[in-house]
Parts: sequence; C-alpha cells; structure tokens
Amino acid sequence: MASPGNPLTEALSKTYDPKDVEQKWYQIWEENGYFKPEINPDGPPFAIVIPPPNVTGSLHMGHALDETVQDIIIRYHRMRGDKALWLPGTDHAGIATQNVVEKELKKTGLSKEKLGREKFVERIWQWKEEYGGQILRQLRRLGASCDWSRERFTMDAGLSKAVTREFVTLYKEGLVYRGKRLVNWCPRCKTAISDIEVDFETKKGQLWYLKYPLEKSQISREAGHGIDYIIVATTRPETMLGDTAVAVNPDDERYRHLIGKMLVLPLVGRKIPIIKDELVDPTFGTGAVKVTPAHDPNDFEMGEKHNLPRINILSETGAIVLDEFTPEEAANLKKYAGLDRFKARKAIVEDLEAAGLIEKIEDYENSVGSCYRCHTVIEPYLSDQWYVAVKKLAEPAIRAVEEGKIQFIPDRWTKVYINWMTNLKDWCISRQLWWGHKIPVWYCKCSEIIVSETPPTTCPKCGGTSLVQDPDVFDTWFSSCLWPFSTLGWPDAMEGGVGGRGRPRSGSDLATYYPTSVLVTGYDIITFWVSRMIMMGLHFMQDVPFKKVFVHGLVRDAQGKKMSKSTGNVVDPLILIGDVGADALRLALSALISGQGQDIKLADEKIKECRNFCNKIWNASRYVMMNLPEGAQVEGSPSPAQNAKLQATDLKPRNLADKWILSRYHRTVKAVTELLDNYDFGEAARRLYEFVWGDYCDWYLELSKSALTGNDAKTKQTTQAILAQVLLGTLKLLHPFMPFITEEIYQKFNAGEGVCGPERATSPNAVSRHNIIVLAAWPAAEEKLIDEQAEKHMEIL
RNA sequence: GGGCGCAUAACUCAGCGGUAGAGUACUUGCUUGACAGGCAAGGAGCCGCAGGUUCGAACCCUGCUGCGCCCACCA
Repeated sequence: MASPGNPLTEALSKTYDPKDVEQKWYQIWEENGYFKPEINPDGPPFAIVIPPPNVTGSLHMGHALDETVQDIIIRYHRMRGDKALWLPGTDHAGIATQNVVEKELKKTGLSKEKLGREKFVERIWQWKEEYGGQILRQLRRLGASCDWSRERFTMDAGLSKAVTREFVTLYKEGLVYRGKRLVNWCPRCKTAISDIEVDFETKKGQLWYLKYPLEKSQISREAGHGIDYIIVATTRPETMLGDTAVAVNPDDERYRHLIGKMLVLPLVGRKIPIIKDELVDPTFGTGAVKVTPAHDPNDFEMGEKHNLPRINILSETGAIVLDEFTPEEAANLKKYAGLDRFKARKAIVEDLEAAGLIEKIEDYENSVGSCYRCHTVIEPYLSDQWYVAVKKLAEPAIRAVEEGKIQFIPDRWTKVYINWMTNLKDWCISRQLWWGHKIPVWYCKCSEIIVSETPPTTCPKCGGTSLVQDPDVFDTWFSSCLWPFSTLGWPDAMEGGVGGRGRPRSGSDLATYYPTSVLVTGYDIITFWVSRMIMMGLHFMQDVPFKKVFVHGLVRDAQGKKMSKSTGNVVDPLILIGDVGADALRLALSALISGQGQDIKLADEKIKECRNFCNKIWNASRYVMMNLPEGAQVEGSPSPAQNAKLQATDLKPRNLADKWILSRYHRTVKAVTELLDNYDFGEAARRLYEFVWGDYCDWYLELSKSALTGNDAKTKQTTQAILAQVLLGTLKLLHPFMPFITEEIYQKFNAGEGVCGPERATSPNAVSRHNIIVLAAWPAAEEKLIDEQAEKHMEIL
C-alpha cells in the first residue's frame, strides 16, 4: 500500500474534476499541432470534412452528437497512424444569418432597407467577425480535434471563386437556366425558397363555396336547366381576383354542357371561360375548380396547357396589387389594394357574402406550407429565378450509390436516397437576399445576358457599357454542395481541363484527401446537402465526394420530443460540459447511438451514469498509481526507464485472475477495434464501459488487493504490471470517446507523454498506440476455457 | 396516397434463431484502505397483438394495432 504522504495519491484528487484538465489539454494538443495530419506523414490519408455549421449558430445537442462521432472516427484513425484530416469551417447560411442580423438591427431601430445593401452586408461581415467564431470555440470545448489551420468559410475568396466557377460551367453546359415560374415565396423574407425549404403542416381552415355567375347572355339560354351560376370550392378565396378560368373534369355529366361557356368573375367583372381538364377531381367540392395560374402550382400547370392569362395579384410582401388588372377591373378593386393577403381574404369574403355569392362555408383541414426559417405561410409566386436542371446530374449520383461507390450506414438510407433522387425536380438556386454569393450574371439594355466569372465591361452583342448585375444571391446549398472539394483547394488546385476539370495537382490537399473517407450527418439534411454534394462532386471532380455516409439519428429530449426553443426543452451541451465535463457528455451520446441510427433520447440519468464512469476510471487509476513500485510513485513518473522496467516485467499470467483479465482485455481490444471499423460507435462505447467497470474494476482490481498485500514478490510485481498495462491500454481504447480524462491519466503514468502526441514506440503488431500490450495470440479454445475456469474460480472467491 | 422506422423490467435502451440483459429507480445489507458519484445481494418482464416457418422464435415470414418520421400538385 502507498505510504502516507505519497505524492501520487495526492496527484489525483478523490473525485475527477474535468474543468482544469479539459482546458489544459486542448491547448497543449492544439499548440503542438497534434491535430494536423502531418503528424503521421507516412500514413494513408483519411479525411472528414465537417458539415459546416451556420456562422450564426451556437452549439446545440445535434452538433454535439455529430461532432463527437466525427471526433471518435478521426482520433481513432490518427491513433492508427493514418494521415488523418478533419477539416473544420462554417457556412454563411444566407437566409438564417441575414435574419439574425436584421433582428439585431431592429433592436436599434434600424432596418436593412434604411441602411442600404452595401452597408447592410458590411454589417453582417462585422457581425460575423465578432460572433461568428463562437461555435468553433464551442467545438474546442467538446474536444473536437479539427485541423484549425485549414479552417474554411463558404464565403472565403477561394470558396467564392469555386461557386462562380460552378455556376458559369453549369450555364455553359446548359445545366443552369433562367425561368419565370411559380416559386415558393416567403413574403416576410421576401425571397424565393426551394421546394425542400418549405415545411408543411396540417392546419384548420375553411373551404369556401363561391358562386360564379354565367355570363348574362347565356343565362337565358340555360334558363331551362335552372342554372345561372357555377359553384367552386376554394381554401383561398382571395385569389379569386386572379382567376382566369373555371375547370371541370371532361367526364363530369353535371358540367359537360357548360364547357366553353363564359362566367363573370364576381367583384372583378372579368369574363372567364369554363374549361375541361383531367386534373380536376369530380368528387372534390363541387367538381368545379377556380383556376388561378399565378397563385397555385396546379393552376399554373393548367394555365400553361390551356394558354390562360396569368394575373399576379400580390406584391412581394403578400399584399394586393392591381398592376396587372385592366383599368376597369382595377377601378372595381381599388378598396383591396395594399391589403395584406389575409386581410384581403376577409374583406373579399365579406363582400361576396353581401352579394349573396357564398353558398356555404365548411370547416376544412389541409396542409399549408410555411418558410422553414421564419414560419411565415409561403405564397406560390410568379417570378424570374435561376434553376439547375437536375436530371443529368442526378443520374450518375444515383448510379454511384447503386454501384456501391458510396455506402450509406445504416443501409436503409440508400433506399431513401435513391427514391428521392429519382423524383428530383429542378432546383431553384436564386435567392432575393443580400447576404451570399452574388450571381455572376449581367444584363444589358439590349436584353443580352452575360454570364461570366469576371465582371464584364462591355456587352459583347451591342457594345453597351451600362451593365447591371443580377441583384440576387445563390441558395446557401449551392455553395455548400462543393464543400468536400472547394475546401481542399478546388478549382485552383486543378491542372488542365475545362471548368475546373482535369486533375488535382499532385501534392495538393485536393489530390491527397479527395475523395474524403466518410461524411457524418443527421438524416435531416440528406436531401438538402448530401445528395447535392454527390451530384456536384461527380460532375466537377469525376469522383464521389466521400466513400461512406454515416447517418445518425437526431437528439431528442428525455420524452423523445424534438428539442426546440419554443417548447423550452432544449438541453444546452455547453452547460452540461460545464457540469459534468465534455468526456461524460461525449460518452453519453456515443453510448446512446444504436446500430439502426435511431433518434437519441437524452435523459439526465445517462449523463449522470457517464459522469460516474469518469469518476470510476479516475479512481481506478488512482488505486493503480498508489500501488506501483516505490520508485514510480512520483508525479510524472514512472520515468521512461522505470516504465521500460514495468513493461519488461513478466506479463505472463501467474494465476487465473491474471489470465482472465488479460483474456478479457484482449477480447475487448479486438471487439472495440472491429466495432470502430464498422462504425458501430454505440456498441463500442458500451463494451468499453462494461469492461472497465464490470471486469477490470469489479473483479481484477478487487482480486489484486490480496496479491498486492501478499508475500510473493513475483506475484506482486506481475499484478502491478498487469494492472498498469491493462489500464493504460484501455485508456487508449477509450481515448477517442473521452479524450480529456484519458490523456490526463495516461500522461501521469507515462512521463508526461500523452495519448495524443506523435507516436514514439512502435510495436510489431501495428495496432500501435491503439493497443499497448502485445499479447501473443491465444488460441480461441484455450481462451474460452480460461474464461470459464476463471469465472468459476471467482465465484468461489 | 406512397415509403421508412420503432414497440423487450417502473424509466432509458441493448440483444436479433437455442434456458430473457445493462444502466437508472426500488428493497436489504455492507463500506475508516481506489471510488457513497462506491460494493454485494434481491424483487422485478404473456420481449405490442394474431397467425405461420422451425426440433426450437423476442429474434425469420404474413397480417393487425399503437406511436414517430419522410415524401406527394388534398383546389
């Protein structure tokens, strides 16, 4: 037993306190360049690019999980001797960032309009410099071992150049085009958003049945039928101002005789035809549907087919405008001008009611789309936008996954991906925002469109010099889909070829690390991001952007509810780190990962369990230290020489307990290594937990007490050696999961040499730092026998 | 309307063809010598329901029920 006043017993306090340890180690690691792949210059390259968090973001539990997984992978590979790169960075997140800074401005009574575009963008840059690094600092607290010297931002010069190159190339290839179509418009953000940026929610509303009178001259002719109007059902009565037809199903007996007749649109006075179209479901409502080509996707399609006029009735903020009405119509509608769409709805319904033109109003539930950023109800809105023609890009992207060049883990996401990719619609990439990459397109008065990587000075067609750049910016995902190669130096790192094609210059990061090894992400952005990276990677690099996609679940609260500010169930990872330390949080998250990629319910109990585990291994180490040979009992020792002596000590088991723990340990090393190779982080974490607590502490450490206090010097020495070496080896296995505490303890045993640094000792068995003890291979049968014997033996004890 | 996932002890979850597991919680002891953030022992379960395959099913197949999610042009 340790003598009183032993410096080692004092070196470790009774309970583990993560605070100082974590701060200290991260700094040492970073300062010594341990996170740079170059510390393993000869290893095979292994690369992960971080899913770039929004610059405005702050670390939430979802990030914590995502980054923990990546850090486990990258630390594991680094320990295996790979030239392991984890490239960090942030996304400019156009709409999200703009919204945040707008809100800030509002507090000071300013608005972006008052500031003007240039000043506003300047303001965002300022804001970014000041607060943008927050999430990256928080990543460090988690222990994320990113190579910060390679940090990127989507609006860095190089990455901006990449986006321009991307667009111009796609344009020249005919894969990008401009079109006037209905887009999902957010009247609050005043921009188009893509289909997948719309959240649908079923909402309670009404279905209004409106009477549209037949034209007078026809009423008399129809008098015999007793019909002088058609009833249409709609959830959006205010759009009736823009109706340019009423459609019925061609087979609908009720209306067949009316097809081709004209109606008079109430309130407006416009004459509109009754048309036939198979799209109309005769069983819905009255079987007659009002057609508003400028404000409904279905109606737009019908309008195209039947050549109907498209009358836009709304401004970009969603208020009624009368620009596209005839003067007579406009005169009728003056009272609605400037009314917000929902106020207009009320007013129009009232007026129709007063005119006796409402047959009935029913309660009705339907799904309403809203902006994923601000939850404003989106408006199908007619406008000029840029699109990516996605079909030609999607085909190779599907093939790559089908052929196994990219593997989804777990596999079920393959199906989801392929299903999604085969039904892709063209991607609207222009946004009416101020923050983002400006579209490299200029318009000349002569109506020439110039698409160019560098700003043109004159129009190539008419020689005019007053060129105006497209005011819009790109969808954020249009830049982040280049991330796996733009961050590594594309396009400048390419030699030869057109449009950034060719091949990466040898020796460049791009040549070394592309394709990256694995992408780690939640399933929520497979559609937004993963699919697009695959398309663009294949298109511009002629190779997949990553070989594997590890898809994990989302972190939910203890009840399984989504964490959200409005529900108030958000658990802040930084508060937890402050409470229990980063290691406990990391272990909790990783131990909760299931092989099926289920969502994770994060309960306090689990955090507590893992905090206790930290303490457990801390105290086990304390015990082992106190029982090392006398000479070793100094802070920072055993010295290398002493250490060598310990290792040289005969590790050959002297009794059943020795055999048993070595066998257990050996199996754990093997199992955990395999589990990590197979991306089963949850099982790996659980296995380690059980080994440390259940085998090492509960059994071997308890049994060692008699050996250490006994008279047999040899037994004592062997026990000491096994205690120490199994512990040190286990610390290495645990290190990817819990980097801080393992480094701290390890360093105390190992003359200041941590787990993280460059490898010193090489072992013939190449598992290198990952597995310190090189055990002779034990025949499986013998191992099993020993296990059984040992278990029986211990039952007797 | 199409697709996916989940249902195992009070709670959170492992197990995925061979006698039901862990942690937490609970009960009863123990503990001045690594750790009370500890140790030992214990109670706990028609493994969602109904069929089928099999010598044998929590595990494989079919159907059903209940929750959750994704996709789709429900006026």
